[in-house]
Amino acid sequence: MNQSKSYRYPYPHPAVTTDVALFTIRGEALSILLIRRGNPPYRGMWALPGGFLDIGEDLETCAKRELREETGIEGVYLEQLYTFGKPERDPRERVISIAYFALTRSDRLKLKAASDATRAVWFPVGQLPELAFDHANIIQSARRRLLAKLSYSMIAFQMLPNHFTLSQLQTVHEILLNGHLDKRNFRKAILARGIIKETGEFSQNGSHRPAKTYAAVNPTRVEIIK
Amino acid sequence: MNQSKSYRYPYPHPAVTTDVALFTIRGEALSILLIRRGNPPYRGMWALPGGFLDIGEDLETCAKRELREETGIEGVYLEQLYTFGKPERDPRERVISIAYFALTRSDRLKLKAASDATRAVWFPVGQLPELAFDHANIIQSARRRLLAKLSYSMIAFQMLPNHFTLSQLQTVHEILLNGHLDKRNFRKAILARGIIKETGEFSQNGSHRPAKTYAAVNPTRVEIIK
DNA sequence: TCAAAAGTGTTAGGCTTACACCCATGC
DNA sequence: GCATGGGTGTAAGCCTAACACTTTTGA
Repeated sequence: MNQSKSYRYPYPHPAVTTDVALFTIRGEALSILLIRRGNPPYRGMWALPGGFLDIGEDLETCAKRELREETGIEGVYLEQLYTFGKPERDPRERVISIAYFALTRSDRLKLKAASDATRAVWFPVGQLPELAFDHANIIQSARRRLLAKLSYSMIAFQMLPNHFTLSQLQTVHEILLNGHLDKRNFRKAILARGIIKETGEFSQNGSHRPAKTYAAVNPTRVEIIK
Repeated sequence: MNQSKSYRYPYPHPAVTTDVALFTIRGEALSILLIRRGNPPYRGMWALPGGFLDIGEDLETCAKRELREETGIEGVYLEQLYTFGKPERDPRERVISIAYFALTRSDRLKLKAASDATRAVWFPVGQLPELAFDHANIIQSARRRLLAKLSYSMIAFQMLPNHFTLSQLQTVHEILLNGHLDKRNFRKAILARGIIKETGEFSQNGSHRPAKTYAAVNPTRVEIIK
C-alpha cells in the first residue's frame, strides 16, 4: 500500500457501513431487495445493498447513495433500524453496520435497468437465499419493525403508488399480517385516523364498479419510537 | 506520532464511540447521569458517560465498560437507542456514536465513590446544564423512548429495588407521565399483565398499614421494536 | 383515637369486532 | 343479465376510566 494513499490513526478504528433492508410487495408476497456479491468475502452470495461510509458523509446519505448506486432506486421511505457491530461479523476487519429499514413501490426497480442489472433481485421473504455476513439477522429485525409499525402508523402505503384504493391498501395489510381483515372495519379504522384523504379520482380496473382513490395526507415519514 | 503506535487503512475510517443515557428517579424527579469532561473538546462541560470502542469489543460491552469505568455503575437495564453520526458532531475527527438507553435504581451510584467522585452527577432532566457534542439530542431521544416504552412494557420497575410496593411503582409512573393516576385502575392494569407477582413479604414504612411487596416475574429485558 | 398510606368493586361510556347486502361497471 | 369487486351501518361485548370507603399500623 502506497503510504500517500493510506490513513493513519493513533489507535485502531473500525470500518463503518450502512445496509438497507428495502421491502416491497410483489404479486402477493412481501419481498426484499438483495444484491449478488461480486467480490469476496461471500462472493456470489446474496446481501443487502450497502457499503462503506464516506468520511464526511451523513449516515442516511450513505444509505441512500449505496442504494442508488447498487440498484438505481431513489426516493424510498427510509429510517434507521439498528446498528450491528459484533466483532466477528465481517472477516476482513472490524465493521460496524448501521442498518436502515426502507419501503418502496416495486415498480421503482425498473428505473435501474440502466446500470448492471441482474445483480439486484427481489426475493419473497419466505424464499430467501443464503445470505452474506449477518444479513439474515438484519432482515429479521427489519421484518419485526415493519410488523410493529403497521399497527400504529400507516406505513403500508409506502408500498403503493401515490394514489391507491382502499382495497389495495387492505390487501397490503393482509399480506403483511398474513391474515384476513374485515372490509368495513378496515375502512372505518383507516379513515378515522385522518391520515389519508380522497383524491376525487377513480380507479377503473376491470369489469366492476370503479374505486375511489386515496392519497396520504402528509407524505412525510412517521417517526418511530422504540 | 510514532509509526509503531499508529494504525493505517487504505481509506479513511471514522472513530466509533458509545454513549449511555442512564436514567433514574431521585426524590421526585427523573434524573440522568452526566460526567464533567476533564479534557478537550468541551472541557469542563457535561456529557453522557461513554467513550471509544475498543477494536474487537462488542458494542454493548463497550457501553457497559465505559459506564463502569466512569461511574462505577454495573448491572443496569441497557438497550441500544439510536446511532448518531452527523459529520460535524465531534470537532476532532469523524465520530459515529451508538447511543444506549439505560435505567437503574439511584442507589447504584453509591458504589462508585471509590473512583474519581464528583465528576459523575445526577441531574434532574428539567435542570440540565449545557451539554457537550450533540448529547442534548441524544437525551431527547432517550426521553422519548422511555415515555413510549412505558405504555407497552413494564420498564419502570427497572428504577426500583428488586422488591417494591405498588405505590412505589405508581409513583414512578406518575413522575414519568407527569400526571396523576387512579390507584385502583393502575393496580388492575399492572396485575392483569402478569408481569409482576407478590413476594409474600411486606414493606413497613411508617405509621400505617404495611404494603405487600412485588417483584418482576421475569427480570429479563423487554425487547423494543421501533 | 388519630393520622397516614394500603387495599378493594362497580358502573357508564367508548371502542372493537362481527356480520350481509346493494352498487357500478364491462362483457 | 351476470360476474366482479366497490361500497356501506348496526348491535354486542369488551375494555377503559371514573369514582369512595374500609383496613392496618405507629404514635
